[in-house]
Amino acid sequence: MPELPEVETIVRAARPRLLRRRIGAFHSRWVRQVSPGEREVRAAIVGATIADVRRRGKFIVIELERGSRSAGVLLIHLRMSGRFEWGRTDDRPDSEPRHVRATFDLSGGVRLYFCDARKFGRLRYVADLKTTPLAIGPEPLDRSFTPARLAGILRSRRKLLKPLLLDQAAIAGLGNIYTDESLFRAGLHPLRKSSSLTDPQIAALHQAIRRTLREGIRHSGTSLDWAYPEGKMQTRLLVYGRGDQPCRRCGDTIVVLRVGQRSTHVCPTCQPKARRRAAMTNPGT
DNA sequence: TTCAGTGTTTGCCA
DNA sequence: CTGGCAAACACTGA
Ligand SMILES: [Zn+2]
Repeated sequence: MPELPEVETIVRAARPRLLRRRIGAFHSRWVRQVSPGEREVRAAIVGATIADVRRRGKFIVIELERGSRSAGVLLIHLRMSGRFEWGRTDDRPDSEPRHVRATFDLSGGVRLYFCDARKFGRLRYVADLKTTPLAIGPEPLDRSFTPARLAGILRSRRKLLKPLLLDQAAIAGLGNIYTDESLFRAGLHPLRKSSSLTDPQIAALHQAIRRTLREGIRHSGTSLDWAYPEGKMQTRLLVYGRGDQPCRRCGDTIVVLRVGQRSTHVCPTCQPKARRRAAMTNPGT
């Protein structure tokens, strides 16, 4: 479910509720998803204080400390259906939300529920991110993510455009929705070879990625169902989920392809696969 | 009732 | 290296 804008929205909401709170208890019967294991995680985090809550790619990063010394990091990945729910430490068991996979009891009587219907989510404790770095690419909204940086990424690999943009090791945070939306806004076909783009096309893609992600954040992400209810971006999507509907730019019919097992939404006119003879006026927003 | 499809990632194979 | 495919799992809608 959640991509960069949704995770960013979740982090912004969670941060003020978590910051400076002490972890009093941790429970999870979620064996496959908790690393290194419930007992180990509990021993590592109970008694620690939450010093920071931030996002890196699609990861939620919770920095812990004891006293003023770092006490490691909790990494949470929501995958397809993970979400946060909030309650109180005296909640009755029958009032808990559905699909609870882990609970954190915090000072002030606050309880954080990690819920995840499909159980793809991951919760990992690492003592030090420096020795256990996240193997993911640059943040697309960072200042350092320049068109030249994107050009380096696109040209250093020989992959199709969409699979490359989805590759978290190349760029962190794009998922199926925002990749399709970015490619449409850049006027680029998802099956183009990443190394075939011209400089102007790379510039258009760079701008499209950043504008699309920022727009997603501004509208609190995309909500398609119960898995992520708080977004408003779904009404502004130009191609994702709009198969057989008219393109909002040119009126042609949006088609749905299958690329790397993912549904892929394309306007055949705005995103020509082959180079067009007629010059296209930059279709980017 | 059955089954394809879902916003993610990893691992295996050719 | 690259792409394709299966799988991890629960739920929804046709
Ligand atoms: Zn179009």
